[in-house]
Amino acid sequence: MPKQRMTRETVIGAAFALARSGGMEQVTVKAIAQRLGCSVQPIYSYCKNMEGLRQAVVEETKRFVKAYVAAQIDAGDPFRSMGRAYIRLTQEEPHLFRIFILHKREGISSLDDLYRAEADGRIPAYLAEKCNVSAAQARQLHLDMLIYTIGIGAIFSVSTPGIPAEEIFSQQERAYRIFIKGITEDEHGQ
Amino acid sequence: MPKQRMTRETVIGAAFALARSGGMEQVTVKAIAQRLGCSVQPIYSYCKNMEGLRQAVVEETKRFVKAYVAAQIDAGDPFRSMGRAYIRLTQEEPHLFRIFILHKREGISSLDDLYRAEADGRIPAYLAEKCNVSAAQARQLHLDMLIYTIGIGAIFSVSTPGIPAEEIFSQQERAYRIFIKGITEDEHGQ
DNA sequence: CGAGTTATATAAATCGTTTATATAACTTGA
DNA sequence: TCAAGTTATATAAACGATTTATATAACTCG
Repeated sequence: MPKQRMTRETVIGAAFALARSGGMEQVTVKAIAQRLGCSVQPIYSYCKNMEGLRQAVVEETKRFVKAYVAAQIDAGDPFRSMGRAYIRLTQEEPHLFRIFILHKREGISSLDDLYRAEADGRIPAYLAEKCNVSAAQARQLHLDMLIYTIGIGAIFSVSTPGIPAEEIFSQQERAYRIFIKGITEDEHGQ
Repeated sequence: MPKQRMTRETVIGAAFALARSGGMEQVTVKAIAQRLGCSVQPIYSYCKNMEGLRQAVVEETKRFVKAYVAAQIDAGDPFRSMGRAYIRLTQEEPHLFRIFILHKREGISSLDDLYRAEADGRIPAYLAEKCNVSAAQARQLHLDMLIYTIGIGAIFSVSTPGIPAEEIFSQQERAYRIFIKGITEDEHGQ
């Protein structure tokens, strides 16, 4: 056989790069083959079809987002720094962000499932200590912030010419303060 | 000429129906032609190309969402009923909802632009009166609720097998209460 | 070193989009 | 009324992307 030049990683890497720079629409067999300087055959030997490959790009995107956010976590304030990381991601990687927020989430039948699937486990402990709330309240607070951040990120990622990141940050910061206050004072909630 | 059987409305209507039942991926010339029982030619005579047609479907979706939400507005509580309408929409029309939230929004350079583009003008007056807040605070409150609702709707629309609508409603209701409380008590915000 | 295997290329088949040409039915003006 | 022009549609061909079939080249193992 000819020397192996392609691997599953090479192929998915090229597909991911295309999605990153131009969205999932740019992920085509031909574009990948061109980028790799090969025929379409290696692509099909590492994935069943384009749908499978796009699914792999989604998985890669999830990993990317996770790593991107993790790298920006400030141990001193993981709660705020994580929220801000999502907003930065929206600005720096709008295509990946859109892929991320609208990817199919399997096995989610409750907000609790969603929380377990999406949230970083370190946050509730931090919040519980920092804001003097119960573990359950910290989870609730964290979930509210995730929802708000996804909402603002979704809007941000499709708005042109674009809202200044600073304006988004301050809106987010306002919401955080309100959520924190709401949680600590609201005896009826959760 | 043969009798005119197709119109721009017929074509876009068929495209919209396909998007509604299966998402934008289902909107293809062939599928539209098949659904209308005609060749592809009429489709191209009423739209320049598929991108234009898909854009028309997006516009139709925006109108649909607007009408859907408007029809469910309860004059007694427009704020909550609108929020709930979006959640119901997410559940009943997940494909349309996804098209709606990720459609390109042109000419948005601030949250204020966004607010003007998306929000129903009647809400702030209702909120200002009902909750005893200034017009600016009512706007802020409404914007927060829009963001939160888009966030929760985005998640809801891609989760399988799905989160019970009741759980989403109560989460939304909690957030509303917190936002209302936050706005009325927070002298520093806005 | 030859048989079998496998990574890749070439090319053909299929499907979606788009354009070109043909046909059918209407309008208009002589 | 009928020929010319126009237009709504159909047929079909061209193009591009996906997928499958076949061919070739280089490796492993006996």
